[in-house]
Amino acid sequence: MTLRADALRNRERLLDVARQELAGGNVALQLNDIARKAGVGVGTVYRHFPTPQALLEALVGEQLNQLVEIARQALAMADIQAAFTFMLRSTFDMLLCTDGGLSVVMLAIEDADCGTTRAKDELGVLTAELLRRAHEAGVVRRDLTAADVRNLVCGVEHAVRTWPDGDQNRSARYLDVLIQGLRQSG
Amino acid sequence: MTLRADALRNRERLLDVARQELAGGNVALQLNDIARKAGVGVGTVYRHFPTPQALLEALVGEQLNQLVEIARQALAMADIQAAFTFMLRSTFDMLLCTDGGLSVVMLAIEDADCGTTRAKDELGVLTAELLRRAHEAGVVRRDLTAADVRNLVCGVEHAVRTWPDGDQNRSARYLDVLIQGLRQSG
Amino acid sequence: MTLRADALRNRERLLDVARQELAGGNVALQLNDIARKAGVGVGTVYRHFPTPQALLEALVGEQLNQLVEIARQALAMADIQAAFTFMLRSTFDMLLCTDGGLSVVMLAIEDADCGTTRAKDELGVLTAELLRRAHEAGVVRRDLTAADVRNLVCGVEHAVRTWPDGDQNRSARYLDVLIQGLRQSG
Amino acid sequence: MTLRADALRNRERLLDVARQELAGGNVALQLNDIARKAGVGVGTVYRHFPTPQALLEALVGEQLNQLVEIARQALAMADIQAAFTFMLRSTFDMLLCTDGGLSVVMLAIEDADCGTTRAKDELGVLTAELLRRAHEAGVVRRDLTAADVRNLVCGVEHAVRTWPDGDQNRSARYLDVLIQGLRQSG
DNA sequence: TATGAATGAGAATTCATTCAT
DNA sequence: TATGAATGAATTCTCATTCAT
Repeated sequence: MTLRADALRNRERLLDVARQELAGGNVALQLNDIARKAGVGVGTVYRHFPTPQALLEALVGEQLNQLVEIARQALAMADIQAAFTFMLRSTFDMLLCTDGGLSVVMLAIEDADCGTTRAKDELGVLTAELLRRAHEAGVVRRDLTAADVRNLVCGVEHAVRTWPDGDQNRSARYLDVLIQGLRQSG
Repeated sequence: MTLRADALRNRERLLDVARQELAGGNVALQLNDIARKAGVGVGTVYRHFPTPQALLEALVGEQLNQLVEIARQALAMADIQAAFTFMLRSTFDMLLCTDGGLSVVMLAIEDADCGTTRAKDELGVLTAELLRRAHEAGVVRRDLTAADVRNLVCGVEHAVRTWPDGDQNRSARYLDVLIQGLRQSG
Repeated sequence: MTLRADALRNRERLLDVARQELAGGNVALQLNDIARKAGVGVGTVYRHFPTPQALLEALVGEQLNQLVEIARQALAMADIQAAFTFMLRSTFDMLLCTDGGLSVVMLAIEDADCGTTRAKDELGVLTAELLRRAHEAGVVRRDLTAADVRNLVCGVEHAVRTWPDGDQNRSARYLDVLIQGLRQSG
Repeated sequence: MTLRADALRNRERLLDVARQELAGGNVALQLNDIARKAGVGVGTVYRHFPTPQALLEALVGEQLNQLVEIARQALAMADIQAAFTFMLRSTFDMLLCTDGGLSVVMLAIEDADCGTTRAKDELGVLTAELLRRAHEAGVVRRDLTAADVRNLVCGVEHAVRTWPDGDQNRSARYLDVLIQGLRQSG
């Protein structure tokens, strides 16, 4: 079902404001606050997003779906090493560009929207398959599951985000550390 | 200044309760809540710990000081590789056994207690020196600062803590990944 | 003015849902809620029934008119004792079968629809006449007005409704108590 | 445990305001509203009375206990007819002087305070005993339980309260109707 | 005429902090 | 020094009503 023009406009505005909040370092989105900043009534926010979690998921749903797509592309690549790295880097970039929002959603036990659950599940399955091939090819440590990889990449993103400084290459270096750490040794 | 016997007893009880809160996954300590659970008045809590941050620092101050001591020991070790790993592992263990409390303190920009600031500064200096030697010896990536190492170990601890499962070896594996990732490649 | 077929259908559906609400013990009808449950837009509800009171009156208007008719029949009866009891019992049954809705309307100071006011007025006049004859015949206490009788029967119905249990004869017993209580003593 | 002087003062003021609300016909007490009218912070209200129901029970607890005491006195009376009437009249007066508050508490399925439950239970037991004797003596209809009597007296009080007019004898007349109605006929 | 999105007042509730006792 | 009552700002959430489509 398509939204009414003004409803859509409001929805977009709310997402914009929420994104700014996230960018400002505020992961705990407050619906009232967002309503005020977006210049709409509180009720409007609650109609669109019943809970902060729902808003967060709407905010990063796009990125989550892109990750699923990226996982599919990775699985289609011939070079499994390159594929795995591609997947990792893409995930890392997504996590960073959503200012921690995607990280919260990916690590949440419960989801507000079942579409989110579906995407997360699919991402998990695809990643597991990618990991299986990587294990077979001997390019990634065998003692790690798909969940481990997800946790670690979120952890490293956390490391980048908690200490914001001007160093532009820092995130790249941190990702490098992770990539090297995941490699099958010996 | 020494505390009166009952004041000391209260202080200890408060710290106990706060520790339990942390262990229960609640990093955002609520002073009122803690007062109630400790069976003391709110005023008493505020007298001892003016802010949640102060309580947190009191809670992990001991561990922070131990880390400083450990850093000193590490600097006294002949094998720099072993020393660095020893430092890293100790930090990681401390972070885990304080249920994220130490992590919050180590990453905080502002400290409540100047003793905390002093300890953190000293830890920074000692770690930097350790890192300098590690760089010289070529056992740790050259593009990382002491702050980077601290962030990364906190990030990996974050990865362990956000997805609690029964796997007992998980934290060991994650630390392994970090250690391998920090190694000077080539 | 006759309603369009679909408008009529909507109206009926709304009344049905409202009746279910009442039956469920919810006398405070919420127009939004009813719209949702009826599967129509809120605006539609407001068009048909500007206020909850209007909806309530529409819901029990039929019963109210029946009571007027019953009062007329009672006045046509020869045996005034039987007539009064007939009237009382009919009222009581109507109150019960509308789950308190009719009671609210009968006791309301202000009416939403002037048809309701007219019916209530007429009912009052007819009851007063019935009561006058009953007083003359010495079968009902002389110190009671038509309003008193109405209040008391509503009160007894309230007694039945507030404590719902399985006892099927309870309402009959309560009505008996009322009838006996209204009788001219001595 | 005794309350602090100011706490007690606040508590009394809150009860006063709540009583005025009831007297004004507002049985649905709103804690925020009461706080404002009493000139205290909202938190103070919530500390004293966690829910509107708790406030209501505090408001009429005294009367409820008096009813228990009255029931005991009634049981000590020799003339069971007089005793029953005394009990009924006392209950009715209490219901009226609490402006419907006591009625709500007496008919509530769930209580906020277990003291209320205890008092209600005891009142039920004592009334049942009183009723048993009245049945034996043949002065009250045999087909009524203690719960029935309570419901009916609440119902009649409802009849008095829903249609407030200047007639001072009305409540006395309504009570008379009830008393006569409850009498064992034949 | 029907729809349902938007509104926003306001009710309910929490909680960090202060301060009287 | 300890207590815990009081505060009231802030937040969450609901819902009756209006109005754009």
